Amino acid sequence: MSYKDRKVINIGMVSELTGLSVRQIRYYEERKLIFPNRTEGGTRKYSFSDVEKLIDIANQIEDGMQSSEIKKMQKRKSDRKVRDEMIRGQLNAVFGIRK
Amino acid sequence: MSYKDRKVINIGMVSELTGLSVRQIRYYEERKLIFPNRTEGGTRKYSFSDVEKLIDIANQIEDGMQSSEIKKMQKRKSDRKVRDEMIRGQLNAVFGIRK
DNA sequence: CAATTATGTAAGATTTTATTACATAAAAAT
DNA sequence: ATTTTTATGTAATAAAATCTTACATAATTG
Repeated sequence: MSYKDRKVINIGMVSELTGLSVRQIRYYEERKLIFPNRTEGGTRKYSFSDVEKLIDIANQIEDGMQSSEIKKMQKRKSDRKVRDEMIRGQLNAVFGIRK
Repeated sequence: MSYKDRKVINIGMVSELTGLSVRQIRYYEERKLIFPNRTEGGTRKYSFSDVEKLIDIANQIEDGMQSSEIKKMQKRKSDRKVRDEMIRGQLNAVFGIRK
């Protein structure tokens, strides 16, 4: 896993990096748009990927999109990815296509 | 600047990532081996580069090296880099060598 | 042997984060 | 047109994380 995906950033810094309030960041978690890790003590930890995702979310919100819609879009995107990967995996298994 | 160089990580996480105690991490700063940023409130912020550097330091310490020695080695390394860059810059200015 | 290096630990203050609750404007649903 | 839901702010209080300073000490160096 690359640095981009390591959950090491606190919510205050995420707020600074994204321009969102910590209230908003926690709320988007409540709506299941992001999934920070937690320390033993319960402090949230985010990755740069999370930060990027939050910036996307902020833009979509700004465009008048609702969080339930954003979630659906994320699901569609992720489903697409899974399908692609399955297909690629199958092709690879059957035909030994590289990479 | 890439994610690797963004100073966003707290000392506790750095401790976890490096296996060093927070005491050690602060001490290496005192010896001018690393240079975290600070928040307004005074909390230290480190980058993944800092984490890598600390891991190197930990190895050198383990090999019985002293912090003043480590610092000298870092300086030699950085001097080398500066020299290289100056030479490359001059070559570029004179001959227009690309990249 | 005296000085320095490297680290642990403790105390107390400050900063940062967490949870819960109440408030409310705007948008969506009925 | 109401009622409900969404999205966010703010306040209170508790807990977690960090900061600085100081004292202790073993190991190393001069």
